[in-house]
Amino acid sequence: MTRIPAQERRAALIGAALRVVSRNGIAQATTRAIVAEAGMSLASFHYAFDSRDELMDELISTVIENTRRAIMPEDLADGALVDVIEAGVVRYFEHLKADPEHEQAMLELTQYALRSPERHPLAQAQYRRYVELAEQSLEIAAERSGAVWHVPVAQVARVLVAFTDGLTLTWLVDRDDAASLAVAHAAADALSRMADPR
Amino acid sequence: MTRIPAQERRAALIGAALRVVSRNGIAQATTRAIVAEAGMSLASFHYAFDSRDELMDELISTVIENTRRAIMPEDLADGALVDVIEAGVVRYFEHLKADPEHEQAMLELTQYALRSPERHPLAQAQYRRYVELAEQSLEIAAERSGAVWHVPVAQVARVLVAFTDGLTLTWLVDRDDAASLAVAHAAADALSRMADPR
DNA sequence: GTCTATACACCGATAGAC
DNA sequence: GTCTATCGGTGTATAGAC
Repeated sequence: MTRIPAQERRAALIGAALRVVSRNGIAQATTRAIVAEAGMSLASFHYAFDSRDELMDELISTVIENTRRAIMPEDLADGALVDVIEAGVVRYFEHLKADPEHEQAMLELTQYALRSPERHPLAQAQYRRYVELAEQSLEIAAERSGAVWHVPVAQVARVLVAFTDGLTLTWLVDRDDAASLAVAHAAADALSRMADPR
Repeated sequence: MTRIPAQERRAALIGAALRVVSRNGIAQATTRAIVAEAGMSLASFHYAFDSRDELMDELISTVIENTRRAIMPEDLADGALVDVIEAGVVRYFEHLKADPEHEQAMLELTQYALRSPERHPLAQAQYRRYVELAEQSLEIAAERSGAVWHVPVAQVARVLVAFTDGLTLTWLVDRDDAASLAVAHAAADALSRMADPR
């Protein structure tokens, strides 16, 4: 009925798609379910996108772009490096608990991307972004606590991303908060040993 | 044509299903693809199983049962605890590299199970089994190196499973062997600090 | 028990009226 | 540009001959 610019329509559909994936899983994210979520007709979908595949690509790319909420947030506490890192990981854990479906959607989108050679690079870009954000946080953390990394920060960041992924996956399965805090503690311990106090 | 007991047929279909999921992903694991892989007709499927859902449940359960290849294999080296653990994680990593599609299939099956309330317990059982196997390995590792855990071994094992999951997921994305070895090293470092040398 | 043939729902995508 | 109606294809599941 109302005329909506194609760009807005694309954005609305991508938002709807992410909500559907979060709520019901990627298997249920059919074009029909997505347009229903967006309150559009099926034909409008194919006016905005050539195909469902094109939307999925766009969705993954958008999701990478919007990963501003870093592995560890901006405002880090002061203190010993190990404590700063642990606080950051715990902060991420709180974020995970606040919106588990979102992180589950991220995991599903990654797995989905890994299954086709054309999309695999999208997953790699997603993880490069994760590592980049982790790297920034770790540099700030070292600065705050007056420590110096004696391992390339990029490598430390890659380990942090791996540990964070593991925390996420295992918690999504067993929802064991105490166990995940132990993971956060162990992760911070291991990471902090890659730096020397100054 | 030939008469095959229902039980054998079920086993053959489950094996075929796992191969299809490994090779092409869970989204492609349709009943048609599975019976084609097993060399059966479509009707034979529904003679052996009431529904596709029933096969998926059975597949996940079977996969749990067959997780004998522990997170860390039986024959652990002697030496300092940290080295024994790292060797074990590296051994798992070699296993991952030898058959990445299998581990990818495990991850997809877990994610799939998480999406329905009835199947979530299956995923939890899968992870309890992982933790149990990790626990056994960690007990042996401590024994070999003459160390004593000062944290409940079950908790250490849960952390090991999380770290291993993270190593798996990140490696499947970027295939960065060096980075994954760094993850293995950091993981062993953190875990070994949960024990005291005797 | 095992097959071929088919029912029926839902998928992505498009035609054509407005 | 946006809709309703529909196409062709594929999904799970079943009927009925053998």
